[in-house]
Amino acid sequence: MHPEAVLGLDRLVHEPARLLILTILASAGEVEFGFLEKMSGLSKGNLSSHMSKLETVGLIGVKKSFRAKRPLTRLRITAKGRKALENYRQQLADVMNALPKD
Amino acid sequence: MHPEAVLGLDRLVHEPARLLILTILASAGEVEFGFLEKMSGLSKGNLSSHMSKLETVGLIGVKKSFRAKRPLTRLRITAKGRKALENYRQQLADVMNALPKD
DNA sequence: GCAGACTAGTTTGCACTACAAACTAGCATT
DNA sequence: AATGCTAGTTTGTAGTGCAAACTAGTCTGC
Repeated sequence: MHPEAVLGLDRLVHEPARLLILTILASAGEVEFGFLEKMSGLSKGNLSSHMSKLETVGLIGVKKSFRAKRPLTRLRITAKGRKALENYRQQLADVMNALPKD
Repeated sequence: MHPEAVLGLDRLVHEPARLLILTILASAGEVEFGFLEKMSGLSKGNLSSHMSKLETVGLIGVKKSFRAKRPLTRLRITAKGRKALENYRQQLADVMNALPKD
């Protein structure tokens, strides 16, 4: 058993809400806040704070503008975000292997 | 995309320290506290509190006794724990599938 | 033209959590 | 008897996830 395979999981990505956000962004290019809100099923508040966190650590980029005089927030995954996600996927695969076989 | 596949992850098992404990117990039958401490690399305090939590929800069983006049704590996974772990493994497999392909 | 409802998010407050440092209780050694 | 060791437990703290409440501005009905 290799504890570090499990304990080394990137907590930033491990959080389900953030994993979901990153996964959607990874496959969707650029996305609007409202779209992501519906897509993810997360509340606005929850989405907003995870968005901030992901932006702060540079895994996503956020661009604010206006459309029809209303605020519009667009999100996209960064290269760093893609790497973090891929790395997490690999970590997860390792964990799966360590788990008792079916 | 199915948010519930990700958001529905069992947080009790999702926590890396607890996933590690359950995984070790699943493959090891019965185990002593000290063994698990070394095996997992967790601090005594951390291990103790996760142990309590897992016991409280019935995923593991804990038996306290004495050996050579010293306290001895033995842990084993319960049937419920095995089910939870297997269920989590399945959830994780679904998540892996939802993740962007390599 | 302004009261009220709507839009698009952000901030705040709270309940919970993970973790290690500090503690406990008994045993062994000197 | 004082010190240290063993085997854990409790406590304190910093951090987290979440939705309710809030903000800032826009639109609608009257």
